[in-house]
Amino acid sequence: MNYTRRIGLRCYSTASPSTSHFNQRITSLKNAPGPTKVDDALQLFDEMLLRQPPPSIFQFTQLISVIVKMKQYSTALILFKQMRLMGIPTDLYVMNISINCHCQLNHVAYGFTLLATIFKQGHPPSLATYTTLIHGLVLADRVFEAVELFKKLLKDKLYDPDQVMYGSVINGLCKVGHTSKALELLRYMESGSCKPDVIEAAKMLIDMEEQGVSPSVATFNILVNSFCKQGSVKDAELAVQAMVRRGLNPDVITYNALIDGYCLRGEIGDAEKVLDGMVKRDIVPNIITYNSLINGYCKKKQIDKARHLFQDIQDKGFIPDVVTYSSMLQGLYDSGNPAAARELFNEMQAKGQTPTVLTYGILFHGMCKNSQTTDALALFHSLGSNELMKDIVLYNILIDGSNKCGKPNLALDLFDELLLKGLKPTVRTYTVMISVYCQGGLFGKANDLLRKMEDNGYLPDSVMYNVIVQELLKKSKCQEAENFLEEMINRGFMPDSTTFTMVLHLIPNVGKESRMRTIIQKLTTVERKDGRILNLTSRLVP
DNA sequence: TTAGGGTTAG
Repeated sequence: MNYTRRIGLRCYSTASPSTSHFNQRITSLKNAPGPTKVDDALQLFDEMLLRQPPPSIFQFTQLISVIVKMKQYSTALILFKQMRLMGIPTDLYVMNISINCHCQLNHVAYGFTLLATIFKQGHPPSLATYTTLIHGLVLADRVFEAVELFKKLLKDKLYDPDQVMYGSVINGLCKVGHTSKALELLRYMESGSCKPDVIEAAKMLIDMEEQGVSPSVATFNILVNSFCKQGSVKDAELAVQAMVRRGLNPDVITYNALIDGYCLRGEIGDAEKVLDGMVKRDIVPNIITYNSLINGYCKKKQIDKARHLFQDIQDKGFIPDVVTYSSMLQGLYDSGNPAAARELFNEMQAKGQTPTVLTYGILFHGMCKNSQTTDALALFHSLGSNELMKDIVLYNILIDGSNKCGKPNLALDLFDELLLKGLKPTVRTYTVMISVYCQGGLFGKANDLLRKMEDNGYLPDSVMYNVIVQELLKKSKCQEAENFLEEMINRGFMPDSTTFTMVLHLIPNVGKESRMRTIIQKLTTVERKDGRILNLTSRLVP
């Protein structure tokens, strides 16, 4: 009996020829760069599935992880299903990876269904299960629920959150702009979450020794990125200093965040300095680093510098991706070179980079701005049944372009077309259409559309109000303009500088009654802390 | 080291 068991164990733990064969192929797949990677993985999966006895669940999971890393989430889920159908058992790893795939596909609900399955099978979920779900909720813009789930886990004290879970929650808080709450959580995390309720002398010593969970580079990167996105690169630099003080080394993602932050502010010189700094510290820039810089140059109208860098990185062996090309396209159109842009667009396709909706958005916008609206429309319609034809943003761009080039009828046609396709107009769509109607003097139609929009559950935003007021003022419809102006202010929107200037010109000299003046005065009058009333436009409005 | 968090373009 003992002997048999020992033999059995031995057979099991020694790798069979086929096992090591699969191990080798999985390892080489992991490091393979090639475009056939997914196909090769699928081929290997089929072979493994047919092998008798089947390879271990460990090998299957390893292989499917390769697919997941390539963001082929639906494929990964299909493979798991095939495994189940072939009777290969499922474990918590498989469940967690599946939950992650559902979350990445924006199906958090399925993720929670799998959580229920884990419970039903009688196994406790792991910390990773919950982290995945929290991250899924954040991805689905359900940050409030993510935070609630996190709080519940803290309260139940079944798990001690780790770096990764804290990171996910901090990421969620940053995403909705609650950077200060995120910082608070970071400090809480460092202080150590579990405070003792009862003190003894010995335990107190242990507690004093006890550290909280230390934030990792990834956690700091979330904060660095968040500060950069909201424009405060100085705070981001402080966060970097804080991470260095804790002995963490900024990585390429940290530097990329800073570079992008400076580029967004148009401070290219500082971005270049960061690049120099990272190279000096032996951190190798990647395509994302260069994309930010190219985008920065384009935004600053330094198209020559952008072109130079574009060429330079290719000489270094980098392959421009769809983001690189899109930025370059934008730069070329903005610098009034539609011919070069079009050439580059053809080049990117020839080199196997597939344009995305964003690329087409840049392309169509650029074409419209360079008096090629008809060409843009032709290209758009040549996309045929492509999914991109169903993107409302592209319609918004093309409708706006048609209107601006003096072809309101094309704009109307496009609007009908998108409704026929069952696409849902956005506030932006309505805004453009309302300005089409207003410019044509069709204020009744504009009003109808506005009402229809509100019936559909959308409220006008600041842009829409400004457009309406400006159009009304252009057509000397002062009474209506005043109504809308009052409404927008009551809803907490401010007139933009164009609207403001137009309104100021219409205010009569002192002495004459003016509703417009009353509105503007109310808007620009603030009560100071000492109770004094201050009018911000006292020099402009008599 | 078979699972979970961080980077780029309208």
